[in-house]
Amino acid sequence: MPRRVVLHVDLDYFYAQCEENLNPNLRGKPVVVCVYSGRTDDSGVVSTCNYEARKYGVKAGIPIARAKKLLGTADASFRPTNRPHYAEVSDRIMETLETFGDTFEKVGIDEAYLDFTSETNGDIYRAESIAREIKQKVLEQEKISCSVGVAPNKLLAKIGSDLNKPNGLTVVRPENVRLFLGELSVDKIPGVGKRTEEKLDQLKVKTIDQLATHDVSVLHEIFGNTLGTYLYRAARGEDEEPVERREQPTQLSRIATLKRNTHNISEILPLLEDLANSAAEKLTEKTMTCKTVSILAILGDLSIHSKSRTLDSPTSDMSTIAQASKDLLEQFLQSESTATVRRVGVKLSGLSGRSGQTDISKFLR
DNA sequence: CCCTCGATCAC
DNA sequence: CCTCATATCGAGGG
Repeated sequence: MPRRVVLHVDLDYFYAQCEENLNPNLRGKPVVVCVYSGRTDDSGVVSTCNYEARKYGVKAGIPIARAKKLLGTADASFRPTNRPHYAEVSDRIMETLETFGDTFEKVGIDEAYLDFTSETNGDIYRAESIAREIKQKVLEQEKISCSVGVAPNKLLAKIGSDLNKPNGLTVVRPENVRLFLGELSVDKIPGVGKRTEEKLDQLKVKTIDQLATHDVSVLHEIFGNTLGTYLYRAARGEDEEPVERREQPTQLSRIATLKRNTHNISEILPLLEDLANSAAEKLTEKTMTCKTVSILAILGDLSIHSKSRTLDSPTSDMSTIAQASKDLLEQFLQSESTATVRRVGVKLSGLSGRSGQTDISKFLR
């Protein structure tokens, strides 16, 4: 049985790189791709930016207004997201990636795992040269650079691809795992975000080496069984998760920002209905049904609330979904009489394919 | 075992 | 000042 060889491919600053390709004279200057919320001219956040913009401290998630301040007088370009375009580019790249490796797993618009175990018979150096081939092919085909991690499992491949960005290639050999992980900060572990990092910090755990010294029962106590076990194993570079083709998503959601905060249902309803209709339309496109309808409300204080209802029978019917959304919003506003709503969303979950149409993949995309 | 809801992550 | 979308976990109730 050869040792597993897994690749993780991460497309570099993907949205901003797509924008550079659409408009080559943007290259060399800061490019900031923004999600505008429509409240005021500059309201919204940065989705992605290129590395020129990062030099100024701009990064994903910060308010657009702050990015503008950081960039000062620099000749920067602020562009709205053009998701459909990025999805097209992504689809073509994913098609190419899929031709390499035995198993392919797309994770979001700009990431994928590939299993190379049988291709390489467990030889990680062969995998490394295939990784170079992949990088070159994607660059030639779509003018998109990417960063790749090659490792004995998904966890290490993902940490690896993140380590030398952009245009990186990181190979983690099984005998080097300790050395590779040791000094890294715990937040390099996928799944360790702000909250988990804070808790670890309280335990005086900053590096993966330090995490590895804690016994699993302590981690269970603090993080619960699942996350505790995950952290314990991750600190040792252990991960058995298979590279598996992803099936259809099991939920689908739409969210938007209101022009102004309000508790008045008639001010929210038109937007909510649009969201419900758009979500239902997408559901129908995919020839799927949903079992549960939820609404999401983000209030003036940015607290997040949800209400959900499981339907008597799965549906894709637009008016059923819209009505359920409306009922849930009414319920919510009654339960929270002082709430002022900033953003609303609709989520459809418990998705499944309609009977008699098990294989719909060839009609999609 | 199912439902509802909040929390977390990461895009 | 603070977007959008997906997945997963755990608690609490039934």
